[in-house]
Amino acid sequence: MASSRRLGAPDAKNRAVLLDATERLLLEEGYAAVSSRRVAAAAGLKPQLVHYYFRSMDELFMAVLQRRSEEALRYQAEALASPQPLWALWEFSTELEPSSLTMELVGLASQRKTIRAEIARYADQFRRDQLEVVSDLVRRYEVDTDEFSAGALVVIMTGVSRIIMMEKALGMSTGHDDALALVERHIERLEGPRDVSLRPS
Amino acid sequence: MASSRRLGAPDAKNRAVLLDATERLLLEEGYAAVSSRRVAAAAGLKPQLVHYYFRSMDELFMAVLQRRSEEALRYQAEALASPQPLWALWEFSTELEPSSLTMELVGLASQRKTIRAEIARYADQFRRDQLEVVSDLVRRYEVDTDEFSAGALVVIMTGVSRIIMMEKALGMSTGHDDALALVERHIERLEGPRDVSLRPS
DNA sequence: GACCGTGCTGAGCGGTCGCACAGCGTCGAT
DNA sequence: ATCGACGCTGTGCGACCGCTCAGCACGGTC
Repeated sequence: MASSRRLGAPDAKNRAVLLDATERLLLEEGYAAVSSRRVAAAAGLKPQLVHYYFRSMDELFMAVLQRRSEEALRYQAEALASPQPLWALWEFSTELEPSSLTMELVGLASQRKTIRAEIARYADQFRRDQLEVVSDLVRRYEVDTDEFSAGALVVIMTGVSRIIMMEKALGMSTGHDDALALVERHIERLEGPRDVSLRPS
Repeated sequence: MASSRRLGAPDAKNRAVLLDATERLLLEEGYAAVSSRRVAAAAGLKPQLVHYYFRSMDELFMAVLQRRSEEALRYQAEALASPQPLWALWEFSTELEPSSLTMELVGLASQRKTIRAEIARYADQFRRDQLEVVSDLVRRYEVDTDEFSAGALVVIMTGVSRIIMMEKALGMSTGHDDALALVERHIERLEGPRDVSLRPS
């Protein structure tokens, strides 16, 4: 029995404004600071509007998650289509803002199971897309896949960058430059030096 | 001016019971599910007791953080004193429960700055202790430190395991075995095969 | 001019939260 | 016998939470 409450249109302007405000709040104050009243305040709108456009807070979070994930999937696909996919993937995964937002949503996931399921779905999609390209790549680069399998490469590349982001958020930095350099040396060995002229907008 | 409210003794039995209950709640339901009333319920005690032993929720979380961190620091020191410090550190950092608790506290840190500062302090201490031992170790093992610096080793070893924990918590597993095997191959190259008889209790 | 879809809002309900405070009973020291 | 320290609790305040509902304003259609 879905509630029959009247909801706002998906393409209404203020719906997007609310989504933007939610993202800002997530980034600046963390997910526990996100309430309907706070989102509305950050958007300069009345609190009831949140419930007018979203049946529940869960639905609001899901909308943020979906909007951002779909965009990031397209962005990652572009990166993977580059002539230097490993470098592009590396730069993609070391971007600060998207990965901070991801971390907040992962935090949310620990309490809201609908969100957890959706995050897992997207995370798997990201990894599948990465693996598809990198599997071909290790063959093309004639990598010793007993030593560096596509799976290991992908997990370690994206993992190291994410961990370093998290530590930086706490104010840590020891060992980061060394770890980044190590990964980059390996990428360079496989793919040659990064051609900066290839960097996407 | 600190409030002059009368507080319970630090060694009172029920204070520890409350700390235990808080840890359980953090692990099982995530930090946003931890409130004074819930902690008390989980401990089988009255809610006011929480405020009797802890001036604020922040102080409660700090107490949990400190108790666990001090214990983990001692545990890590033991690991680092092993004849196979890399293996021991690796096993230490792949333990599920402590690192889940850590993740919850890190989540908390994004909102409570006193907690963030304290977490950062402990995290730095962990890393310093690791670096001290591993710096000597790479010299002893005659590692090419241009390729594998102590800092990079430590960041990547502890980072990869933590990332894999987080992904597992979401239900992901692709690439994990490969990544773990890659790290373990490198450890084995440096330190020989893990001597299981050395494993601590 | 009637009707309807749509954006929006004032008012409010039932709930949980952190935290405070005054005071109870018990027990060991004086 | 008195007293203070200590463990504990009944009561309650003010804030914020998610969410609902009835209804207003307005523009387009018939």
